[in-house]
Amino acid sequence: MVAPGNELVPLVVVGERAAYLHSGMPRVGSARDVLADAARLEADEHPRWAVASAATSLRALVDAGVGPARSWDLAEGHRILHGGWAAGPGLVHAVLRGLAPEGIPQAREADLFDLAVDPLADEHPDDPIGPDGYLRADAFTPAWADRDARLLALAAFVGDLAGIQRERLGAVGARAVATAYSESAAAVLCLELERDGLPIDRPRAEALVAAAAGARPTSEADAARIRGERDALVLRHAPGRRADLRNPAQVKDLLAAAGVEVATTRKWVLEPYRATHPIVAALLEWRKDERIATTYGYRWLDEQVGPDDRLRGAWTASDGAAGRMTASAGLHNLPVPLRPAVAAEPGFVFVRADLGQIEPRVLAAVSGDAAFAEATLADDLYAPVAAKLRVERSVAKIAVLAAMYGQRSGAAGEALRDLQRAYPVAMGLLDEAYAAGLARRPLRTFGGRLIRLDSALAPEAGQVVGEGWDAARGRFARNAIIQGAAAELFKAWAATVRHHLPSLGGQIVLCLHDELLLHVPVEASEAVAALVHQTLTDSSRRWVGASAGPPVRFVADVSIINRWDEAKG
DNA sequence: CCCATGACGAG
DNA sequence: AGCTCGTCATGGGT
Repeated sequence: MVAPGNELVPLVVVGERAAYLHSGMPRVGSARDVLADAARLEADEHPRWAVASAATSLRALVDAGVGPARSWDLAEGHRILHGGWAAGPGLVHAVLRGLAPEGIPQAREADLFDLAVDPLADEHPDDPIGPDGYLRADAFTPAWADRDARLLALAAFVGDLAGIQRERLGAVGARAVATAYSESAAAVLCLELERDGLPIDRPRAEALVAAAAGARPTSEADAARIRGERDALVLRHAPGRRADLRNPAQVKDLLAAAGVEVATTRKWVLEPYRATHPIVAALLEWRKDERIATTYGYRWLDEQVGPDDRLRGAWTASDGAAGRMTASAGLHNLPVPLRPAVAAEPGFVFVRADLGQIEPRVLAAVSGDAAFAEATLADDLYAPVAAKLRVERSVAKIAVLAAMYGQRSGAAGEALRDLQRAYPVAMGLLDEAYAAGLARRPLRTFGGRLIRLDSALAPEAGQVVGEGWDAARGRFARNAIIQGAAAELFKAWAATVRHHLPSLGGQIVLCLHDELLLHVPVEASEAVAALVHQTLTDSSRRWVGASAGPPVRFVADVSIINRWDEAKG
C-alpha cells in the first residue's frame, strides 16, 4: 500500500467528458464540471495527478491557468523505462503487462463510425481491455468513452498502470522515480510554454528581418526581384557566369571556376577560403541572409507570432535519443542577429540563466571521478584540468570536449592520452559507453532513461555492416549518456524553478538545453535571480545524491536584461 | 506526391 | 570534426 502522501490521483479527459479518482472516490461528468473540481483539489491538496500524457489530459487545466504542481505522466515514464518515442496508453499497457507490442490492435477508420454490433459488448460492455488482453484501440476516443462507467474504467486503468510503472522504475533505481517526477513536470511545463509563448518586439523583428532579407515583398514578382538583387551580390564576383546559388552542385562548379576546389560547399569547408577569393565571403554572407529570408522571414513572423506578440511553437519534454526538450517554430535555433527582437514587456524584465560548462560537470557527477569532481569546484572547470595536464586552457577544453563527443582526429590527440591518465574513472565511463554502442547493448543514463542501441543508428537489415556505422553508434552512445543526463538535470532544475516562480509573478518563457529565460515583473527580478541560483544548488544536490560520490558543483550565469541579446555570451 | 540529401540555425 | 535537434530548398524517385 502506497503511503497517503504518495497517492496517485488518476485523471482522464476524453472529448467533452472527464473523470478522476481521489482516495477511491469517483468524480465523473462533463469536462467543464470535473475540471473545475480538479482545479479546487489542486489548490487544496496539490495531489500527484496520474495521466496518460500531459498533452491529452492536462492541457485544459493548464489553459485555465491551473498548472498542476505534481503529476505522473505515463508517456514520460514509458520513455524513461523503455526508450524511444512512441508511448501511447495501448503500448504502455502492453509493455507493463508483458504483452507483445506487435499484437496491439490498430485503430481503423471504420471504428469511429462502425455501427455493427460488437459481439463482446454484452459481456464486459465498459471494460477498455479487450478479451485479447490489449487496450481497445478506441478506448480513449469520445465514441467509446461516452458514458460515466467507461470514463471511470479508464481512470482506474491509468491509475493501475501508473502504480505499476512507478514500481518498475523504482526497481531501476530511486533516481529513476525522481526522474519520472521531474520529466512529468517538464511535460506540463511544455504545455505552459505553448500557452504563454515568447514575448516578441514585432517592429524590431520586422526591422531585423528587413536588414537581412530586404523590405517585405509586395508581390511574387517583387520577391523575385529582391532575391535577384541578393544573388547579384555574389554573382558579380563571377562575371559572365550563371549559377543557381540554391543548388549546391552549381555552387561547387561556380567556386571551381574561381579557383576554389572543394569537396562540399559546407560552411566550415569554405571558411578557410574566405581570403582566397572574394566570392567565398560573399557566398557565406549570402547564405546568412538567405537563411533569414527563407526560414526566419516575414512568413515565419506572420505564422508563428500571435496577435499578442508572443512566438509560439510545439514543445516536447523528452524527444530524441537522449531525451532533450525540443521546440518547433525556430524557438531553439533563432539566429543570433534576430535575438534583440526577443524583448520583455513593459514592467517586466528577463532573468536569463545559463548553466556553465554543464556537460563536463555532468560527466564528473555521473562517473563519480573524484579528481574530475574536484575540478568542478572551480568557476572555470578547464583551469584546474589544464593545470593538471600542464597544457594551455584551450587545449584542455578541446581535449575534454573531444572525449565527450568521440572526436578522433585533430589537435586533441596528445592531450586525450594525458586526460586518460589524469581522470581514468571519467574516461573509463565514456569508453564503456562507446563499447556498449559497438555491441548494440542498451545503456541507461544517470537518471535511468534507457538509451536503445539496437535500433538507433543501426544499418538497415541486410546492409553490410561497416566500421563507419559501428563507430558512429559508439560515438552516439558516448555522447548520449552525457547529453541525456544533462537534459535530466536541466529539467529537474527547470521543474523546481517552475514550482516557485508563480508566487513571484514570473513565467518560464524559454528552455534551451542549458538556458532558462524567465519573464518576471521588474520588482521581482532580484528575488528571481536569487531563486535561480538557490534552486540549482538544491536540485543538483538532490539529483547527484548525497551517497553517490564526491560533491560536484554546478554553476549558473544569471543576468537581468530587457532583450535576449543583452546578456554576456 | 513522398523522401533523401545538403545546407544552416541553435545548444 | 566528433553529438543532438528543427527547417527549408532541391532533385530524384515514385
